[in-house]
Amino acid sequence: MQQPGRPREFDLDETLSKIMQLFWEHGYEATGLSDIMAETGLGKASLYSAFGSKQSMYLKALAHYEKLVVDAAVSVLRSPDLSPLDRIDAFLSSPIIAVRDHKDRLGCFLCNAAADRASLDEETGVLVRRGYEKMRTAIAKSLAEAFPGTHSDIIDVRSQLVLTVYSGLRVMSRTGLSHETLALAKDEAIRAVS
Amino acid sequence: MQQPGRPREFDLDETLSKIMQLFWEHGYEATGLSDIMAETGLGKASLYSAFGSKQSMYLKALAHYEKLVVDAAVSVLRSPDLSPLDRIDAFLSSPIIAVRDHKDRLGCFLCNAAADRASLDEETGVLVRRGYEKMRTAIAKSLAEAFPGTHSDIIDVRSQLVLTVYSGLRVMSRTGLSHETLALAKDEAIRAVS
DNA sequence: TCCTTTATTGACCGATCGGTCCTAAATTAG
DNA sequence: CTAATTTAGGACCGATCGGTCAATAAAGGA
Repeated sequence: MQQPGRPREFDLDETLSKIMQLFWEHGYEATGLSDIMAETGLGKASLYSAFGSKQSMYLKALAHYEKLVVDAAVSVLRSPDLSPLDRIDAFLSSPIIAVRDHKDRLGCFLCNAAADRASLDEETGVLVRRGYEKMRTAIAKSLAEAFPGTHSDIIDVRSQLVLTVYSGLRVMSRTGLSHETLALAKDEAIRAVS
Repeated sequence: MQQPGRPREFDLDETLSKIMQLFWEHGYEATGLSDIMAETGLGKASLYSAFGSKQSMYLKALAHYEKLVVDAAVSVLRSPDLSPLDRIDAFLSSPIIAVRDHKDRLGCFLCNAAADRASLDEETGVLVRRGYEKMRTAIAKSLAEAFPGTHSDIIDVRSQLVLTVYSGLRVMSRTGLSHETLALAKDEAIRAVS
């Protein structure tokens, strides 16, 4: 079942991934349409007809991040093969492994967006908060499973702490801290909630 | 003893504070010369003759932040009136108090710079790392005093964790989290290093 | 007083910004 | 086939960007 008219010659999701990468690495203002055109190989009008505006590209890229990265983190936190605490360890380790293996110091797109856009654009703020809340809920479930019987208020506070440490690790990774140092801080954090 | 020539009609430090505020709140790219002119009330050429370039204004603003905010945080961590742990509590509380009292959700300029510029500009990275290291060293001293006899490796790791939590709290404050939630996470972090 | 030095002002610069529009090409429905 | 619809490519738009320059003003030293 195809619409009438000339078919689109590029893949929307693939293109969105490239746009996401650019905004993630360089932020909103520092990423120009020219960069997006160069990276995707598409013309300006194609991008605008597909995504609407730069602002809309950014929001769609952020939503794409939520689907790809946040949901992946959440599924790590639900991995049935690991103990609850190991799941949290794996969750906190992912940004560190990214640094170690790929010299990937992008940080967290949500954190970057919070620093970059959340004070200027309310829609961005909504997406950022939703992404964070997704992760926090998943952390809380793991903690509740790890320490059955613990009061849910305590679980909420500890999950917030884990999320805060996650954000902090992501930020620190952008400053050039070594993955060994990050890993030590992470281990200490795990010990803290145990 | 004054230089020959027409005297400058504005105060350099005062102006730098205003510039710092703008970059801190909106980031590098989103802050235009026009914003800076409007905020300071100065002409473009005056700004350029005083600071050199936008890039240089940003770096000087970051250095100014280090002098004003980082050094203030460090002196809180050395306050003789508080116990070592209370000093760390006060250090972690300052961004939360800012949220509570002034609805100040600027976050940490160093964190923002890391998310914003550190991957693009090496000089920014150097300043960011120096600022963080200043704070970490001060944290480590308080911890060493709070827990005498503890191996210095442990102190280093814990101070890194405290710094990571600080960064995380600053980021979370920009997402709009309530100061109560932030304070609970902070208390839990304090408990963690105790 | 006049010369030198520096600061201020506002006009001005080319480049780039995000965004639009028009034409040609590619597809489906009839 | 034609008509309708949608995309692709690129010229084009006004606005704004960071940055410079020349003219003027204000100070000190001689």
